[in-house]
Amino acid sequence: MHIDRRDMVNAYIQNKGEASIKELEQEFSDVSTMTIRRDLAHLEEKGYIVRVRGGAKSIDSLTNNREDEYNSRLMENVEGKTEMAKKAVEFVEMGRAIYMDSGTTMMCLANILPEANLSILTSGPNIALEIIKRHGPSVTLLGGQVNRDNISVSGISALNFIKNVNIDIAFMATSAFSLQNGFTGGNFSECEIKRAVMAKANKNIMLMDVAKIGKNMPYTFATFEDIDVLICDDELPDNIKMVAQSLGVKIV
Amino acid sequence: MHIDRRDMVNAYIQNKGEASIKELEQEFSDVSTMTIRRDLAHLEEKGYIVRVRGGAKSIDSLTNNREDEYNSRLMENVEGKTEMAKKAVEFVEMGRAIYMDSGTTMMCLANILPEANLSILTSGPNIALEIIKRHGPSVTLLGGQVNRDNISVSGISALNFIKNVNIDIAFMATSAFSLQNGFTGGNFSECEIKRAVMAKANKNIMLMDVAKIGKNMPYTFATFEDIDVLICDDELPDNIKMVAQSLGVKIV
DNA sequence: AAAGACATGTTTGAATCTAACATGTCTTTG
DNA sequence: CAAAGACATGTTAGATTCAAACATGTCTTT
Repeated sequence: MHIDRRDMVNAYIQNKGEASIKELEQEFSDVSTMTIRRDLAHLEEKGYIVRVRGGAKSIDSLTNNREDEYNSRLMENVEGKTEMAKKAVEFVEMGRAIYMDSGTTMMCLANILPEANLSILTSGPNIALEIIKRHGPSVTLLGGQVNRDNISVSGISALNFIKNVNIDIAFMATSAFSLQNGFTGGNFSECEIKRAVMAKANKNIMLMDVAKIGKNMPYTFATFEDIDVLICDDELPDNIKMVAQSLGVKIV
Repeated sequence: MHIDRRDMVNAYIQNKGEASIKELEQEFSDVSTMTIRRDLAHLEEKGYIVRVRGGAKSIDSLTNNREDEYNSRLMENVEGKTEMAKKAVEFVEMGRAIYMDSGTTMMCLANILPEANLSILTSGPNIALEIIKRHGPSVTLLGGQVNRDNISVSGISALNFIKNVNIDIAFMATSAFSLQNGFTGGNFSECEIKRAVMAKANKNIMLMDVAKIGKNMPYTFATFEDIDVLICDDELPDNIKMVAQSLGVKIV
C-alpha cells in the first residue's frame, strides 16, 4: 500500500513534536531541501504543522506542552520507529482485519496508516483515538484495565473478546528479545493478550528495533516460530538472522 | 516597565492571532526591533506564542482552526459543563467504584477529578487517557467498536463485561431530554450500555445542561425513575423540577 | 560608591527563506 | 501519435530574517 513522502514527513513531525530542516533532509535524503520546504508549506496549509525558523513543529506539541512520561519515551528513536512503520505499511491490504499492538512503535504506524477501508482492532486507546481521526478505518478497542506505562488495556474480557474474532494480520511490538527467551514483555496480562492475538492471526508481523536485542523481560509471549515477518530498523546480527531464516521468518 | 510592553505585545498577538515583526515595530515604535525579537523569544518560552519566520502566532489561533467535530463541540458551553462537573465531584468518594459515561461533559469531569484512590470504569477512551495522567485512580476501559462522534466504545463485549462488575456511583450524560421520552440518545448500542450500567449502579447521577431539555433522540435509556440525582448547569423549568422531585430525584 | 544584574540598542555576519527559472514525468487533448 | 498542459522536483541567486557580540544605560545590592 502506497504512502507518499508528504505523509511520512508529517508523521515524523507529529511523532517527534518538531523537526529541523536539516534533520528532515537527512531522513528524506532522496529529495532536495526545496522539496522538503515545499512539503512543509503544504502541511502548514493543511493545518498539521507550523513552520518555524529552521524547521517545523506539530500543532499537538504546542498545545500539549506537558511532558508525559509516555511522550518522552515516544521521542526515543523516532527515526527507527518510523523506518519500521514504513516497512510495516507495505503489508497492509485493503479490507483486511488488522490487529495493532499497543506502544510507541505502533503509534508511529498509526500515524502513517492510509485512509482506507480497514478493520482495525487494537489494545491501545491512544492508537484507537489516533486512527479514528482519519475517518477511514473502523476501529475496535479491546477493553480492560488500562496500563499506564505503555498505555494499553488488558484483562480477562479482552482475552475472551479475542477468542471470538478473526485477524488477518497482527502487527506486534516487543520490549525485549533474546535467543534464549524469545520475545518478552514485563506485564503478564499484556503478554497473555499478545499470545491470544498471535494464536488467532493468520500472519504475525513483529516490529523490533535492534536495540531490544539481547534483553530479557519476565514473560515470553512469542518465539521465532510464532512469527511470519520480522521488521527491524537496522541490520540484524548475523547469528540471529540465520536462526530466524532457518525457521522461515521473513526479515525486512 | 518592560513587563507591561511584553504583556501588550502578547495581547496584541493573542487578539490578532498572528503578527509580523514589522507590524509590531510600528505598533511599539518606542523600542528597537531587537527588543521586540527578545520579547517574542520570552513569550515563546512561556508557551504563549510560536515564533515563525517574520513574526509570531498565538497558540490559540493554531489550535482553534483545527475544526474537529468533537473538539468544536467540546468548546460548547464549557462554563456550564464545568459547573456541572464541579457539582458532580462532590459526590465522588474515596475507594468507590465509579462509572463515567463518555462525552464532552464527562471530559470536563475527568479534568477536575481528584487524585484519589478510586476505581473508575468508563466507555470513553479519551476519558480513560485523561484520567491515567493523574496517576491516582485505577482505570478500566470498556471494549468495543469506537464511535467517532462522541468518542465512546460500545458492543456486546462491553455489555457482557458490565454484567460482571459492581458500580457504586454512575455519572451519566445525555444528549436530550423530554418529559414524554425521558433521557434519550442517538446510538442504539451506546444506549444499551447506558441502560446496563444504570441497572447495576447503586446511585445514578445524571448530568444534563438545560439546553438539552425538550429535545428527543431515537433511543430512550432512562427516565426520572432510574436516576437518583440530577445535576444541571442552570435552573430547571418549574414543571420539570416538580415532576423530578415528586419521583424522588435530588436536584443539584 | 562599586559591582552586578538586567533591559535595551547597534552592528555585522551567518543562516534561512523564497522567487524564478529549468528539468523531467505523466496526463490530457487535438 | 505528438503537442500541450499540469505537476513535482531541482538549482541558483538574491533578499530577508535572525542571533551573536559588544556597548550603553538603569536599577538594585553590597
